[in-house]
Amino acid sequence: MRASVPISVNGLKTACSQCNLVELCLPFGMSDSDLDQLDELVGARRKVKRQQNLYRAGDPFEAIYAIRAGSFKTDVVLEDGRDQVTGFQMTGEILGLDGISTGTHSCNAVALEDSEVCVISYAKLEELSHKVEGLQLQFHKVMSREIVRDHGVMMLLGSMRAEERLAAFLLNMSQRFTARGFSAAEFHLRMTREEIGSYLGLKLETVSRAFSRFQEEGLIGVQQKHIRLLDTAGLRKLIQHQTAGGGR
Amino acid sequence: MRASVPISVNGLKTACSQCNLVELCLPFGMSDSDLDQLDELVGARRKVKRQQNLYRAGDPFEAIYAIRAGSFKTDVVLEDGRDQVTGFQMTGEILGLDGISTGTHSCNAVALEDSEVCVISYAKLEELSHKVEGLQLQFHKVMSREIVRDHGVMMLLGSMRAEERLAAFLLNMSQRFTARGFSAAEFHLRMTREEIGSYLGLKLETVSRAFSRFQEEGLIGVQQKHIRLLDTAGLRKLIQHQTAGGGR
DNA sequence: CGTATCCTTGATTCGCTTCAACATTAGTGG
DNA sequence: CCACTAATGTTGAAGCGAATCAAGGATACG
Repeated sequence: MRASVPISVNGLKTACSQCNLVELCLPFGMSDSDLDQLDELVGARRKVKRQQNLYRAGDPFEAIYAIRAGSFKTDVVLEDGRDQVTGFQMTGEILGLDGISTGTHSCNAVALEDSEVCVISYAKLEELSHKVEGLQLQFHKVMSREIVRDHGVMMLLGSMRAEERLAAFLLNMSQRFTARGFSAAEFHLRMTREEIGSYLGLKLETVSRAFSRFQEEGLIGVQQKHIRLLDTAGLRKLIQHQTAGGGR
Repeated sequence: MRASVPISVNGLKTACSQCNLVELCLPFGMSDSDLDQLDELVGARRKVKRQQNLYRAGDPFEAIYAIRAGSFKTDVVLEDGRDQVTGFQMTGEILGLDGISTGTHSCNAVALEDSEVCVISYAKLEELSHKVEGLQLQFHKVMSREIVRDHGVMMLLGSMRAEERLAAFLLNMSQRFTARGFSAAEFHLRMTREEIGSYLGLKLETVSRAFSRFQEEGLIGVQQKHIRLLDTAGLRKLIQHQTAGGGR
């Protein structure tokens, strides 16, 4: 089957069918023959250096991006200069979905380390979605997952206290590192305390204090950006077990 | 063109092509011939009484819903009972997108008043999206818009103070009422102070106090759920002009 | 090796929550 | 129609958690 489809496999081109991130990325759940077609879709790769923007709010929307290597943050900026980190993205995750709505990106995407993305032309994606069975569904799932994730962040920002937020953040990071084959208990954060704080709706000092407190209590080990989770059950309990029994 | 397509226009069935909400809803931007096809998609209407659930977290995902009349809230619930309103939806807006991701709804949708929705089978939507040019794009835009909206709420919850949040909420409601042909300056809120508070990450008392304060300052008139915006410019300034010059 | 960035910790302030009492409205049944 | 009750909204006083202000220390980077 696959051999019968004559695709020029350019060594420089990204091949989804060859990519080891397939299970985390857009192609997940697609058949082999679908995957071959997908290879056509993903045009170029693009390297983004640390601190550089992949795109900015206001940029015309042309493509979405799959992270091949590295990590990013996205943030929105208010007119008065206040900004809010809306998410941290890791390998296999999709960036740029915000642009579809108006044809213009509504947030900034900044690399947290030297990174590389696959550029997926949205026009081509639209076209291919009409043809390829599994692609449309998977793309919808990716968008829906983003919506569900955002709801989780709203819950976090709206109903949790500082230490609960940080615990939830750490458990989430751990889970995502695990999904990528890294240790669940030990990892390196690529973002600063200030960025974590912005994401969690806290000041950087509060984040720092919460880290220190977790360490005192033996829940985690902290050495700057290097984190060891020593008691994940304890962290989990911290989230559920708020002040005193019952609702908010 | 339209006459050549033999569609049985059942009086009881919803016809998107006839619906006066088209401009706010999924069919927006589609051609007349596309619209005729869409009429097939929208199966039944469903009435939902005040306080009743359209769906609950955990329900299997089968359809998305377009609000024909009335309004809803969506909320997510934590294991310990804390809950967070993630949004308020009005006529023409789409509910249920959260379910695509896992095939199971991740939040509750509750009618704020006696309401009616158009039930759109997701399986059929997927199928029709392959065929109908404009439908896929419009659906993607609806999902993307939801993501952008969620980012706005994150900004609100993460970086704004109580009165800024309420001002932003009121201006947003005003704008949405306007888009539906209602007065921009005078409207009736369907949700309680507690629900507003949950959405804005505040306690109901704080919401009530902020309402009172706005009234004292002549920004709005409040009579329970009936709101009059007297100084929208003032409300807008309140959002941008935080404590003292410069970013956070 | 020097400098800018990032992180930690303490003292104080401030905004929101909590607790509490009361007012108002809406809904119910006699 | 009105009395009764539950739900919702308002307002005050006190407490608490996170922000702010401030200083010093560790780390990464050129």
